[in-house]
Amino acid sequence: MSKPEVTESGPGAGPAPAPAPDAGRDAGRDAGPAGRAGSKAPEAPGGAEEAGRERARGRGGRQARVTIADVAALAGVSVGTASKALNNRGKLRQETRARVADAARQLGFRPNEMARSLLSGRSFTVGLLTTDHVGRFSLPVLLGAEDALGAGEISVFLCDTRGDAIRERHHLSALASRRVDGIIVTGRRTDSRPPLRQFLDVPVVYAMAPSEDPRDVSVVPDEWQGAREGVRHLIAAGRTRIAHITGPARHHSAQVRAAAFRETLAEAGLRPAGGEVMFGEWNEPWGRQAVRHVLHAEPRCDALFCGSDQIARGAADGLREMGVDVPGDIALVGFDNWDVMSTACRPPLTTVDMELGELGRVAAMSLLEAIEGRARPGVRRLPCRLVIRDST
Amino acid sequence: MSKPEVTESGPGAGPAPAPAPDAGRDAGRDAGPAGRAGSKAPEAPGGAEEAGRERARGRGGRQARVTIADVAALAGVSVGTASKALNNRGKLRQETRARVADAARQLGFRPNEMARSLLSGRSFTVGLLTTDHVGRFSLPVLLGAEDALGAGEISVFLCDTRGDAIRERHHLSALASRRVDGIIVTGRRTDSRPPLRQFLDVPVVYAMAPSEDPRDVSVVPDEWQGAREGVRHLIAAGRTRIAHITGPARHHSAQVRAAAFRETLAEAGLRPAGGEVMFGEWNEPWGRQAVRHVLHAEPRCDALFCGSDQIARGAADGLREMGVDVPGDIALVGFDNWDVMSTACRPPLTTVDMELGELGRVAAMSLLEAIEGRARPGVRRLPCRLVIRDST
DNA sequence: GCAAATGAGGAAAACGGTTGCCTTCGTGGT
DNA sequence: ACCACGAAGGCAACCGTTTTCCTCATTTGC
Repeated sequence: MSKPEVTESGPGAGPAPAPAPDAGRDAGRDAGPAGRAGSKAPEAPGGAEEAGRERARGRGGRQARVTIADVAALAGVSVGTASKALNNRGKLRQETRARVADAARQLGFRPNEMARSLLSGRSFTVGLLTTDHVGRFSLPVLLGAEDALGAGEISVFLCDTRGDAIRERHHLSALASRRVDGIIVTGRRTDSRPPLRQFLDVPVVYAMAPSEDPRDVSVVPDEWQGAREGVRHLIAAGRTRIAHITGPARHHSAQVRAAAFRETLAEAGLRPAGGEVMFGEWNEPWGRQAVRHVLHAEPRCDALFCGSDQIARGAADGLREMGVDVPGDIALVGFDNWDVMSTACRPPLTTVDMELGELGRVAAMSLLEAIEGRARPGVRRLPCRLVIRDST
Repeated sequence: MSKPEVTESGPGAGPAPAPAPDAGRDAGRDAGPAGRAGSKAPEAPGGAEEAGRERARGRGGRQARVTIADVAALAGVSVGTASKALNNRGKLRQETRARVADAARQLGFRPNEMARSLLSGRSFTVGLLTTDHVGRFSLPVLLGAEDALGAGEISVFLCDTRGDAIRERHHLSALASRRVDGIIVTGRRTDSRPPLRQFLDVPVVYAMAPSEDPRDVSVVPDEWQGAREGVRHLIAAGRTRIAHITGPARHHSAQVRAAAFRETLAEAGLRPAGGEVMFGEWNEPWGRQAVRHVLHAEPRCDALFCGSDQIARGAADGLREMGVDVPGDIALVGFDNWDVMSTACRPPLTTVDMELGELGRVAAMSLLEAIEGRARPGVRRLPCRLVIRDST
């Protein structure tokens, strides 16, 4: 398991402002600009927040947690009463509530969420399952969901399957055992995926990659609308010979964006420059390569709509090297608003943002609805947003 | 909360191979290359796995979960016996164990993890807390940790604080309520950070960003060794006039790497080309800009050691545009092995990989040790690995 | 033939909370 | 003096599982 050979350094080898015996190395290592040295905090007193905590730690590393019984004892009431006091339930004197609250604060009491889940039947927990692996697209969705759920006092189990079916079963099994209230499934592509069904009987929401079963709840970016906005933006800028360079034809995203591209052009009475959409890869080399083909097939081309920011960046590099000015000669629109590409591009890219964080949030809300029994099945498409920068 | 205006589409608007009434749009939308149509699965029978599940779902969306009592009843034994049978404990006839196992399988029984946690005092759950926000550096660490923990039947709570102290307290409070067995703290930078202490009394392991308190357990990449390997590689290739372009001097990473750079050169009797290390930003424009300064200060410079792949890529672009050949005239080494930069760079970058996934795994292992009371405090440095590509 | 050992399984306590019901007490009305 | 009633808080059941202790019944040993 622990195959790597590691270099160790005990507590003694920590930040030591004085030159250590094996000087060179450690001196260089921790040469921070501002010397935050080892003896910075003079054994900080910790203050009042440590009060009443002494009983909380037993011997042997396993600490005795403080329970409501402890609180009740300290307040001089029964556990039932303590519970009512803490939850503002039942009929209690105000003075009693205060006494219990005091005791709880003094002991640093936090109710055991598992115990109350046992009773309530709800765990206030959901699973975030990402097929493929957590990547550029699924991550913002996960974070958006985590944010929305966290605000509702719901904790989130992270499950990365890495596209492995075994791992997926394993995670689903674990989630079932933990009695999650629901599951959000996400992936890196927008192709629809087979539903989970087989395992659980908890609500499931599919984000990004919709379920093949239309009775499931899915939330996806409206790539069609996004692509449309990008193309319209080019048309509005007066461009008339527009080409489309995009990813592999087998990808749903490439197909949808291409279809939107064609239709939007047709509506304006235009035809794709270079004849047809150019399917290829989602990377920069393809962008660089494709741009040559396009200019060869249609030298008067005045705009490129690219299926991704990586392609667009490759295209921008290719154009620059060919001496073509962006946006002077050719305007450029990308897709994804992946900052690393779109802002590092020269010039910075106008691009379509799928608002994946918002997507995650909406998925989370939908899951909450479903958990409350108010699921509205179907595919919900969230609008994309055009971000205008210097390439158009 | 739900501010975005969304476009909806009910179940009816799902994949429809026949041209829908509002043809244009939907036709384009779901025009997948291979028509996975709506009526693909003929109400798939679901097979035996659904057997005995009928009792599992009550009315009103809240399903009655199957408990060990159900299993016991079906097997004709007491719950205690059922438990023993399922856990291979106690003295039971083989036939009885089999009967119980059968019943469990038939009902699709999975023990309620919360109930057993209540008893065992361990939740088999840990928190993954990321300060700053989940990004390029913290993500691989998180995933590595999740992987290692998942193998040990431990589930992981994802907590993103976004650098917000309020959110951090909130998450820590939630983790405490859920009685996690431990916490892994990670961040995007390698500067040391104040310890959590104040809140919990569970083991904590700091990954990537070490705790300021040397009595804590921290796991970090050995940037010093990594930088050394990168520089040595250049020296071994016969380069003698090597410059170092890196990020802001206030970053620990920049300082450590620069110190390693200087020392490694000195050991070989060399001096930094251009006189001093060039501190700047972690981005491409800085790489492009710095490379001009370097060549101005030291025209005979024959190698660049860059503090990040982004800087290196900027440098590569700058050099190409100046007509300098890489690696012919100048060799280039980056840092991070961030594929998007290092493989898209022209030429592909030789770079230092911090093996963050492994870092996460080791952090997870260390946490497990700590949970078992065998914590070994101090900072543990894991080796980086030099990845050789075409830029050297 | 009887005690002891063993095998198989049941009953109940425990984990940490919540909640419905009950008891006790004090007060006011008649 | 008696009844009713409301306030305050205790008691115990319950959630789902594990584990300890206990009870039978059947062997085994002598």
